[in-house]
Amino acid sequence: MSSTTQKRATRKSPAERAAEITEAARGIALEQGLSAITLRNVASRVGVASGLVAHYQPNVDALVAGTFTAIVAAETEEVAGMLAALPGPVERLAFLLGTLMDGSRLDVTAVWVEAWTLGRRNEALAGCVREQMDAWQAVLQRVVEDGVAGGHFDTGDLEAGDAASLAWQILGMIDGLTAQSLVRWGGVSDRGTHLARAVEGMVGAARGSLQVSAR
Amino acid sequence: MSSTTQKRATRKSPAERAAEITEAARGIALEQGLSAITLRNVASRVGVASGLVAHYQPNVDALVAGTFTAIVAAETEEVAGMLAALPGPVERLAFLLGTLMDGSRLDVTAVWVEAWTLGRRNEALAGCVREQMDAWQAVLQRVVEDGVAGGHFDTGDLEAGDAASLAWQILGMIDGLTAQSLVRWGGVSDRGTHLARAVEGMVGAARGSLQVSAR
DNA sequence: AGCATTATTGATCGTATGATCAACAAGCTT
DNA sequence: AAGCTTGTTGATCATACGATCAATAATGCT
Repeated sequence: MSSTTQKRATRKSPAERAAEITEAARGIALEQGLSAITLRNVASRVGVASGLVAHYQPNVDALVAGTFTAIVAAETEEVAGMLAALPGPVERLAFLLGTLMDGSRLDVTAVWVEAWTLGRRNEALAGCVREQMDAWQAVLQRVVEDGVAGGHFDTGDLEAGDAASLAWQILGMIDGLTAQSLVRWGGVSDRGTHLARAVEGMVGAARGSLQVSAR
Repeated sequence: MSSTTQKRATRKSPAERAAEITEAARGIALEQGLSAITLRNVASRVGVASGLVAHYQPNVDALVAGTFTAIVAAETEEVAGMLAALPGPVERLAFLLGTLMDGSRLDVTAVWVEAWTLGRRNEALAGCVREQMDAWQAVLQRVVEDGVAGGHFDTGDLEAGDAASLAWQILGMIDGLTAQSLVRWGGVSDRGTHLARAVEGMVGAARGSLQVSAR
């Protein structure tokens, strides 16, 4: 009938088509969640038959796992890049807390939380989740170690190697608070203030040093 | 054939049957997750036709929401009860941190995390989640307020009413750390130690006062 | 004992999912 | 231009889900 009705999708190179598919899956995950990634859903977003999506992916579980990694790894790298531009560990930690808590990445947070649950029934995804958690932890650990080495942080009587443990702890706190904001918006004033104070206590930084400056 | 083959389930009173169904749903949620609650799954666990489950519940979403509330409310009440038996706010806060982090309630934690995601597509569940979060927060807020009033905690320059905010914050931290332990077991040593130190920093308690004593 | 009530069944409908594969056609090579 | 490679289709299968409801049988009441 109308010219807009396209019977058959234009033939594209495998690389290009594969990119379209992973990009569509990414969009769906961010907008509707990882569990909304289905063969038909992705296919219709690309404008293609469902069979084609299956053709480019071994199975749906793999597509979900890959999409999770793509989304989360991009965020980690982006933040890590911004950290590198900052002068010292104190600024980096303060920036980290401020950025992750500002609510501008709720969609990514939702993906994280859903992945925790889905990993129970998707082994490939579970592995990716652990990988990405490790990546985040590594970034944080580096900052903590630098701070201790430079004398900005004081972990007191804690042994060496506790930087790893501390990094996990801080990461968990951030995760919990961002996940909370997924469900509960109001109620908490001064999110950043409290978290900063808590972390200051943990790493032995000067009170107020991790405070996010109002910009 | 065999005497074990029961054609028809023994007829029971509505109250009794309803209890069986909610109990079955509870077991499924704890063992396999909230999303494993289906009419057929619950029915087979009770040993009954799927239609009967539907007969006792308006719809599956409601059963899921109700099951979430039952599981989580029971935990809150149990912990609140134990808190009441403790002498003061410092002991209560220390106990709270210690108990929630000891890994003995991972199944309940999994239910929490899944509910955060499922609430996106189940409005009734979303409401229950908010309710139960409020209940937890109220318990924590009470402890914090008592501690401030008794001079055990010192929130410094923070205004009154920040006890609410502090309670939310501590709750979020606990949630995140327990959720983390759902996926990642190793890696963190001294979970309790770090958390205790963080919270001590937040509420202005004496260092070590919230430390969980090795029992 | 007979009857009315109601707990219980299980088949059925509509929908959605992942996976598979023979058939088709677009584009490249010869 | 002919032929071959391969990207693409869409129908199909097996499975699972929530929901519905007429039929059935057990219980309690008269």
